[in-house]
Amino acid sequence: MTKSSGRASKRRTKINDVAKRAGVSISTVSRVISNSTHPVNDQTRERVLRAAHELDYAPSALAKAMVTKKSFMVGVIVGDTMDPFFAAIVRGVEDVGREKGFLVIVANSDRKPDLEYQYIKTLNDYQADGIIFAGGGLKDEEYLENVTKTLEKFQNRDAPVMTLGNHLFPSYGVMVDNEMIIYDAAQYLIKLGHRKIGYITGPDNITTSELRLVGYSRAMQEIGEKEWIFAGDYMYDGGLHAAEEIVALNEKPTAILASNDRMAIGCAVGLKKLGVRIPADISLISVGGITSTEFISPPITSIYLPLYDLGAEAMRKLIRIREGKEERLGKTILKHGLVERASTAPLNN
Amino acid sequence: MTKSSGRASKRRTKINDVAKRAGVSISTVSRVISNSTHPVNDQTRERVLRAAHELDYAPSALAKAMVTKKSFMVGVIVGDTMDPFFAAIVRGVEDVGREKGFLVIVANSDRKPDLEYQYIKTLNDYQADGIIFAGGGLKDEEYLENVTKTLEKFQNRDAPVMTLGNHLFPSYGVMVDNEMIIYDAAQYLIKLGHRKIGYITGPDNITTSELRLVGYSRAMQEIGEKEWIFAGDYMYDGGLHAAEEIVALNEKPTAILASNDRMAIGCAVGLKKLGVRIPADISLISVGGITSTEFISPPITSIYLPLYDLGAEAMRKLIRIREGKEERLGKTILKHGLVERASTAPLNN
DNA sequence: ATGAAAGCGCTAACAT
DNA sequence: ATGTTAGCGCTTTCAT
Repeated sequence: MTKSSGRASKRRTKINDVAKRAGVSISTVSRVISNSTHPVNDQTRERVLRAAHELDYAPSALAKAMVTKKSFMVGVIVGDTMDPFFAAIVRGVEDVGREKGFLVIVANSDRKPDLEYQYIKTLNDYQADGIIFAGGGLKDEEYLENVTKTLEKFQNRDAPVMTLGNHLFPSYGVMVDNEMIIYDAAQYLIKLGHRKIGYITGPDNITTSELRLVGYSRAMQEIGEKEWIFAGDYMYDGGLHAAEEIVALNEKPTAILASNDRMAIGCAVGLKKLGVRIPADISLISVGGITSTEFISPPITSIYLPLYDLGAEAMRKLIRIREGKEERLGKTILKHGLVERASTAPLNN
Repeated sequence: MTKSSGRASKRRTKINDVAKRAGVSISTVSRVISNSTHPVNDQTRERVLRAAHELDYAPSALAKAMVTKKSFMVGVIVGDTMDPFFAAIVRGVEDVGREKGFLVIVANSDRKPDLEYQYIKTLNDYQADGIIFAGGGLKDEEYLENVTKTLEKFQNRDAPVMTLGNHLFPSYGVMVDNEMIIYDAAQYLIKLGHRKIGYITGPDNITTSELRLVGYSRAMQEIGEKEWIFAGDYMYDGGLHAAEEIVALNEKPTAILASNDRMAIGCAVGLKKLGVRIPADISLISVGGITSTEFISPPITSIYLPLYDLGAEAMRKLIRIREGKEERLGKTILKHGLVERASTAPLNN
């Protein structure tokens, strides 16, 4: 076997080296390096610190994790980091993670059950101190069975399972009120005088889509108006297709409610391309909170979701739970808001 | 000491449990589980596999990493995951990482030297199998000294240090030709008849900014035109401010070259707000490859950078090097391209 | 206040 | 083909 590369040679400094140099036992070194509460003479402490510094000692986090059973790693499962929606969440997780000394591992699942399951297992193998599921829950049965089983191992290790959406396995949650979000968006359009409101759904394999649809249905029922549904996928193309469908209609909705930002953008681009003026001909409102809705023209009116905070709060809660400071399997609900921009206008006819 | 949470109790299945159940030694279990080349009787293998399955055995990646000295974790240092520029890179890294069995740890540095240094140390503590620096290099002196020292430990562990920009410490690289990128963008404008071309720079603590500026300077020199520089920061606001500066000028450039997408977007929004028509009054070209330049109106002409591929290729190369299949400390250069959209037009006067 | 020694869960020689 | 054993680098009783 050819050695992979010859240049490497210097041995990593380990606790024993420091101990020797400081003329103490490794236990003492361990105590001062890891800030143990165990008493250590100030002089000794000094000597150890100096030796450690001179040898440029960096304790192995792996060895430490192994014995303490705390890896200080957490995994966050997202659909796609390139989706600004998830990017904001990940950033929130990462910021508080770093502050508290946690490493965050990003797992892109593309919403595929088996990929996601694979990742969950791997994170368990690494004894991740917790796992955060961003986005809505998958409904695939086999997935649920497998995942639920693996997540029990997390529980057994006191590694909290956090969800930011409604998942179908036991978990702690930090979330927004998915039904109200859409309901509020619809209400906003209704207050502007719209009644013929189209709705672009999310993909139907995700729990969030269901809940959001309920919000829309409720709003429509209240005004006694029929539902006007366009099947979406939370992607740019879904919005684009909806736009094409809409334009092909004889009787058109006067307002469109897209259940996420990406589809709203796709829809806006599609409508404009097909000669529909926003909001003169059709009003458009989205749900999300990613910045690009702001730069497009017209800037899109949105229900703002606190994405960054969702991630940050999930991470904080995870840590609290892991430290035994919070026992309830409760769901924390974060508030959403409305950002009025130029894509919506009162109905005028 | 109060136990943090009482519910947990089930012990994790370990290799020894499987060995007992299968009636073999732990070495044999190890051999079949880790797919060792060491011969194992098919019958025995079967028994082990069955036992492992029955006990739902999941080997500790931590223990394995410790003894093999391969953690199968890599860190990727980015300015900000929320920046689509970095998001694309991270996705590239992650996709090939997953395929090859690597976990990727995302570190947001916000381009701050001490944050970045902190992360590098931590990644070393975890014995990351490699580290990828996305984005341009920092020039801070103290940072460089510290980082260079820590990165030597990566070398000593045969953990490749990869950079996607021009960094000031030894590393393997996958990058674009920063000078040519800008030069090509300028050439495009020049071919459209523009001569009075403004340039929005990147922040001056980053190596990439320098290189890009050289590309601009060279293009201007070739046509004997004076440089017209607006100080930027690679952020939306930088572009916005540049727009304000430009509008306040008596004699205005006829075209603007923004050294990244975000600033181009900021600039476009700013110019439009101040009544400047793009491209009728001023042409605008950007450098990057993030999708939002496509949705804004007018869609922005850009030099396209292969961001995803930069990440993917860096990860591939990292693995190759780690396996000893590639020794050269060479830089791989990936090609850029031009995407013509609606923000540029021939000069007409 | 310090040290010795027993693990944490695994792999990799080295026997047999 | 299988088993024994010595680590990997640390923390943590349990002595002293």
